[in-house]
Amino acid sequence: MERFSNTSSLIQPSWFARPATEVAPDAIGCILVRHFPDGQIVRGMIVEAEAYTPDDPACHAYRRQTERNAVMFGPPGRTYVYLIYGMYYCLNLVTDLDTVPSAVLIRAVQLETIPAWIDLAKEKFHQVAAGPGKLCRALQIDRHLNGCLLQVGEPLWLEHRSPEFQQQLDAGTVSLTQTTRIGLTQGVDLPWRWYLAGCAAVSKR
DNA sequence: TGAAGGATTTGT
DNA sequence: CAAATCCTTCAC
Repeated sequence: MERFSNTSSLIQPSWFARPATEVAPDAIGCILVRHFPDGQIVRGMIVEAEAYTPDDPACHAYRRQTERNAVMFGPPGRTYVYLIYGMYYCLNLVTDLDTVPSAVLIRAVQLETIPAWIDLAKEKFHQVAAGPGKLCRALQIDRHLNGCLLQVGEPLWLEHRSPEFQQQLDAGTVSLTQTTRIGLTQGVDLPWRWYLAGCAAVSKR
């Protein structure tokens, strides 16, 4: 375990036990860690996220519990991964208390290193994980990772913002922008999307 | 059991 | 702006 992450930087399940609208902005700047079976690790900073809550018509759990959204109804600190448009996966972090179905959609990350399977000739490096479908493709996240515990040694976990990033936020050197969410047909006016202002790795549209 | 449509991305 | 592509949900 020690070789993956020091204990102070790992984000614990209790950190997710808040409304998604609180977790989403706090997730910006945190590090998403992808851990592969062969031991390889790919890290990226979260630069864009959206919140989905129980009384939100755009939330997959808005109507009722189903086989697909079941993990959202469980305890916080797990992944919710689903297939969209038959060809892309989206990664969510399950938030809020047990039985309160809500999640944070990770829309973009800025990779620290580019995995070997990415063809950089086809795309600028900062765009590789700019978009919810693209980041899952880049980090090889699919339905097998649905319901995973976000814990060291598992396929995915999160680490807190670096002290340097937090200082930049506090000093106003960097800032977050809050806007409406993207690609929805319901709940279009809720301003529950946050991203790192001026970041080239944020998704388009 | 079938049809409609989606928290996307890409190319025309 | 439409295609790609398939799973989930809801209606019958």
